[in-house]
Amino acid sequence: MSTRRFALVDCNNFFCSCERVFNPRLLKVPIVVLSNNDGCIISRSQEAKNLGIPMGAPLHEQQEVIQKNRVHVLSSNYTLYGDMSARVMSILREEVSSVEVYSIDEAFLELPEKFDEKAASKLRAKVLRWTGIPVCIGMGTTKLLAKLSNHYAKKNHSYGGLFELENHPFSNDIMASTRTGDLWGVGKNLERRLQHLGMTTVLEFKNASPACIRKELGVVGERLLRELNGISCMNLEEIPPARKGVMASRSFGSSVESLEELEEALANHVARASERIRRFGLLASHLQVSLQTNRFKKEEPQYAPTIGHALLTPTASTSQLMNIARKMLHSIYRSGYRYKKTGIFLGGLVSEDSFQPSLFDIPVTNPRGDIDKICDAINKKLGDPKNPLITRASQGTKQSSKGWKMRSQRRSPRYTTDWRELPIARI
DNA sequence: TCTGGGGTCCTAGGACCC
DNA sequence: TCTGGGGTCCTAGGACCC
Repeated sequence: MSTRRFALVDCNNFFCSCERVFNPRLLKVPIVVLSNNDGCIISRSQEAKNLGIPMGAPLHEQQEVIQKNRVHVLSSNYTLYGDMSARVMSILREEVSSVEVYSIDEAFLELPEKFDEKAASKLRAKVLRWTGIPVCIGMGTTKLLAKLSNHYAKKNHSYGGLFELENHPFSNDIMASTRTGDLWGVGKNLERRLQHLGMTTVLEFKNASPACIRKELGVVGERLLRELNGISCMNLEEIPPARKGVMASRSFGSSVESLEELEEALANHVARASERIRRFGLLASHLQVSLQTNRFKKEEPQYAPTIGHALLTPTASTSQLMNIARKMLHSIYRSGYRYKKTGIFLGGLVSEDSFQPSLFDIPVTNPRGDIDKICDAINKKLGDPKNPLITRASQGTKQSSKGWKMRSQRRSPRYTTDWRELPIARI
């Protein structure tokens, strides 16, 4: 049997690259893209990285370097990024039959035998030419090694965006100069525990005894070790496994104290979450409502309750879920706190075609279910995902909203998904 | 003033059963 | 005085990811 080979294709600075495709003024200058609520920096162009702006940093901590270097700051535009991602993925599928979409900007491929460096280089060029998005490709006999190779392809520009660690004559030297924390699946905690065992570099970890790692770090550690040694333990997941739960939450633009405003914000989250499960043909059998004060404001009293509720009969009805969620919110709400966030989690998801009805259910068709489906269809056709045309009164109106709506002050147009925001070419 | 959101997997521990 | 052991299922919380 021939050895399997994987590739990890990763879009470079994905959100920034998407912005640049439609706005050439952003080329060759430092740019950053912000998280929801314009809070943290979640994507940086190479020029911004070179300025030392760290990933995940709060925007307000970087104001000085941003102003001094005239860094362009953009709010996130997930509608655009989602569409660009779909374009990249469809090109990958044209070239390779086994594709696992791992995240919005990454995909694992299982490579055919004849797929060499030349083929990888061609693939890169095609994605760039057809979408405007630059990608790096890492290859290896396991997913972990492909991911690690990708890490080097991104860091070392002389590799030309391609790398295969196992083929490299100095692979041991390279691994000896890489911290274990750079490995996929090794976070702060595992890195510290490895350090306690006397291993700081990837090479030291690679040469560790499987029995020792199993004992000290459990199955998670052993799997990493084996993958690092070329024993494939992770398969390609071409068909995404069924979703376990759906969450919808947002920080508020500013603090909120009144129950009415919290209700309005939560109603919007319930609307989004229930629309999502309907889209997947799922019903929820339990839900969780959470509330949170601003954990960064140590001087303010903190309160962060979560409450769960099981449903006798699973549902995806927006109004039904809104009603229950509102009662749950009432039961955990306490006045006198300044709240920063509320959210809903829909769990115990089952398919609408095959769920276990309650013993005590009266089998009636739910007329509201039809209303939801009609609203979904209208919103899909005429609204945009962030701003649906039809909403419930409990979700408030543009005028009624006060503090809870999130900030998004520097969003670029939805170039590819909204007729009204198409780019305009002038001759 | 300002500090994201949405997931998965694993483990430990309690409840419960025989 | 003496008070089992092994299994499953569920949940909460931690760790990690992008």
